Amino acid sequence: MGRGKIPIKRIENQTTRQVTFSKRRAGLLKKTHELSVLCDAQIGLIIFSTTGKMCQYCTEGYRMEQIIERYQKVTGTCIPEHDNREHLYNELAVLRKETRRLQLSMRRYTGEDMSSIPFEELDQLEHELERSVIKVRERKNELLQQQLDNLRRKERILEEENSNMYRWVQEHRAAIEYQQGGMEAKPVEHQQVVDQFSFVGEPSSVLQLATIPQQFQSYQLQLAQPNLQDSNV
Amino acid sequence: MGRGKIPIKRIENQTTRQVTFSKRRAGLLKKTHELSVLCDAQIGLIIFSTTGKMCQYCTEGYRMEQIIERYQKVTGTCIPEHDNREHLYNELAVLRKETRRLQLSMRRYTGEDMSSIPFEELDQLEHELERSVIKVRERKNELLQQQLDNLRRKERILEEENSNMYRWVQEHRAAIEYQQGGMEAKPVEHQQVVDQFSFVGEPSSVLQLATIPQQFQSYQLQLAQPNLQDSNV
DNA sequence: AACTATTTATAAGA
DNA sequence: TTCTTATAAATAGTT
Repeated sequence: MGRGKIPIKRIENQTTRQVTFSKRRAGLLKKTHELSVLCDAQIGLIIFSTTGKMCQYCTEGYRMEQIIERYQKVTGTCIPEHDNREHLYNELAVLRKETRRLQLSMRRYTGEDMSSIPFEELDQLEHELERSVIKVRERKNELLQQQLDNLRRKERILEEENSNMYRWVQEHRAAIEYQQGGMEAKPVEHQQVVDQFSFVGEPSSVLQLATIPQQFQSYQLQLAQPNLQDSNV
Repeated sequence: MGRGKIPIKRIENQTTRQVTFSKRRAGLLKKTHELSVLCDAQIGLIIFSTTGKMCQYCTEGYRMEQIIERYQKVTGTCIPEHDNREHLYNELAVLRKETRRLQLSMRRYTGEDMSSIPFEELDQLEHELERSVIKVRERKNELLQQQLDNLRRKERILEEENSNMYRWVQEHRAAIEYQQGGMEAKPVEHQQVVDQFSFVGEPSSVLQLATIPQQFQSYQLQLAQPNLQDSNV
């Protein structure tokens, strides 16, 4: 439209290009506005000229941000929502504060840098730590007690098994002696039976431990069963 | 342009409106594209129809996000910069993790919920807490020692003052007796001088405390000077 | 910027 | 929706 038809490709003459830009930009804005009004459409238009100048159209009653937001919601790309960002910053600040607080608490508890803590607080801290130590000790004792109970149970069971086997061996002595040929005739001793049935390994050491009094504090006891909580003997 | 002129206001007939929308939308897109190409402009166009359907134009070689980003950079509103956001989220995640870790550590140190801690760790924890208690006690003793030193210094100073005053009173006995008329003639005793010059209040109680042995553990001592660190006598 | 010959867009009708 | 077409609008080149 005009004195002649022009191909739709970049206009090389800079002056012509700039003039055309002005004219067509006005036309585009007008047409955009008309479409928006006539057809009740929500339109956002952003134009950057080659020189970097920006101009925009936005359907009346709306702001470009809203349209961009809606666009991003529809296309699913990076919802920038100003509120969201603010919320993020808030959360960051809160977390930073909390982390700082916890770090200080931990430093107190591990006894680092007490130069700024007044005496009363040190005193309180000492009590807190003592209470914690007591709690930890109680829990340790609880676990030890559980372990002892388990071991006692194991002991009883093994002793019973031993007795049974001893009786059985006594009863079948003749047959065994016959099978093994040169074996001695005197009665088989209790511990020997256990050895014979290869009960020496872990179970026997467990039996040893199980007889140790409750006050026993060696943590070796722990090695067999790291956390007795879950183990059922 | 068309068979007749229409006023630029919302088309009430829905069918007509939709038809016009389709036609004009196509026209707008075409004109937008032409402007973009002819004049080398960077253009973003977003259209939402009344029915909610979206359509867009974006200068070839660019993505709508870039244009929106440029728009927001120019207008100064909420720079969404994808990288920045990602960085924020990262920081949040790291902080959350750190906070969680610290919370758990604190819980351990305060002896809460030890049901999931295996025996070995409890044992280690006990030692850690004991070490902490020792550190705190050391610091307390340090403060107490400082306090004692200060009090001893104060004591020396006060005793010296007392002696001086005592000497002075002895020297000026005659004049004082003359001034006070019916006062007794016998030499004034040390403590009485102190009383007379009203040195009874805090200083004397300080003196009392200052003579208490180092092993003294009562925190009453503390009440006079909560944090000796900063106090210079 | 204004003018204007032409091209283009599109309203109404089919 | 799409096609047609009369007519309004846009605009290229000129002043």
